[in-house]
Amino acid sequence: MPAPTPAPSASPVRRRAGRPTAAILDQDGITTAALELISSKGYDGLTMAALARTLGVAPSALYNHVSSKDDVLVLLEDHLAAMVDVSAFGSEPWEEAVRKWAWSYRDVFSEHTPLIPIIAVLPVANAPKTLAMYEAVTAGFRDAGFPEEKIISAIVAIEAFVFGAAYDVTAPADIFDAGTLADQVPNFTAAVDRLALEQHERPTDVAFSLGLEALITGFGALRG
Amino acid sequence: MPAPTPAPSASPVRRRAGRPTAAILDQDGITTAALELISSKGYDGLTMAALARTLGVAPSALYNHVSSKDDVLVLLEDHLAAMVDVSAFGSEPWEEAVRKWAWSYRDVFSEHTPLIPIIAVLPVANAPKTLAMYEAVTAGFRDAGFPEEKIISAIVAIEAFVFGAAYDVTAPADIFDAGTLADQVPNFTAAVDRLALEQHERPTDVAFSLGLEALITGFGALRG
DNA sequence: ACCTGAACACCGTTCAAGT
DNA sequence: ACCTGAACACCGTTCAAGT
Repeated sequence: MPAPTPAPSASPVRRRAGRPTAAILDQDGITTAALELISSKGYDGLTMAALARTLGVAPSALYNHVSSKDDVLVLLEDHLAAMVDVSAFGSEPWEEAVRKWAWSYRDVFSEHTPLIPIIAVLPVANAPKTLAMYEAVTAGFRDAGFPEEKIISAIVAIEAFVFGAAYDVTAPADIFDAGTLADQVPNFTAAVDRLALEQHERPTDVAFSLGLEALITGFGALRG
Repeated sequence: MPAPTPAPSASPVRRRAGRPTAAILDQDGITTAALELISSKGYDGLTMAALARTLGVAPSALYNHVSSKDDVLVLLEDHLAAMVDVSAFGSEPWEEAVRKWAWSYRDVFSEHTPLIPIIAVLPVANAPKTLAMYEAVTAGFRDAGFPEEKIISAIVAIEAFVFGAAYDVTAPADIFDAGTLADQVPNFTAAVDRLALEQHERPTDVAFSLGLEALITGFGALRG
């Protein structure tokens, strides 16, 4: 497929072919373009070259605004963190607030699992919106009577569960089909069959709910 | 650094420079060579070219034994699954068996986090040793009186927590240092400070223990 | 059946040269 | 200050040719 024909007059100041969203060559514009690219071509399509093409510049131009592709991923992660719903902290009971936060967090990142290795080890100082999410959640835990020295540990544990569950959402439906090996693993096969039989919701949602409710109950007991 | 000088006579049948482990060009040999490479150079050093060099063959020769690099990662994952300790199921109380399994699982994969995106969505039919692990765990849950239709969901939930926690192990020590933004997130900063003050164990281990015990308690209540 | 060597279609990143 | 164009040092993978 040939490259799209350039706009009639390609001024060096204003670029792009005149489509809905305005794209400016700064960190916000790069983030917007990256999200656009991911939603149309997936993370495999997110290359520095494709990003530059979306923005109408040469690949090397990107390096005036980000220092690496990893830097782009950090911008994306922080953008997504701002979309996680923490609004129930302070307005609803702690249990319900944690529930909404965790489901929202999982749903946002299940569409962006390639960012999980990034966020899981990213210093919060590099991600202000992520930090703002932590602040809201921490305040919610404290106001609910949580002992201060356990708050971070509890958040880290819930986050670990959320990240793992985000991957699980993307698993194929037949992930537990043992195929020709089925008769060698009778207990497993029987349990998988029973799950399929008695389940109405998505298996990944049932597992997430089961684990999350256990964490909420267990952690809730720590409150003063 | 120059490439290592080739062995005196490079026969097409026997290769390698005469080091401890014997490397044969089949799936087991590829797995062994990959593990060797990872432990010396990390996952960045695990390239098809480096793997071939370790085995003394041309990169293209690898494709007679695996169909892709992802295939190599699957072999690695399955090899590691066999190292996870499930021996306590059947010999110790359910709680203790789950505890040992989960800690072992986390410890094994915390050194191999690049495999987590693979295992999380890998059909079990392609990973016999992973399947064997599931069989042992499922049998342990069933024998402990777990309702059969909830066993897979519980295992999936614990696994999600384990995978997320494996990433957390690799996080830098200063991940929660808000730096110049600290005064904008007072609750978070206070909680981080309190954690650092009152904590003796590794923070990642405290969080893992806290979450795991909540899951064990919560799931234990489901048993008949 | 399995290996080699060359080639292909990409990557992310750098940097001198321009404006 | 910021962009272009060319180049670099890689990737994983394919495939005709050999044995």
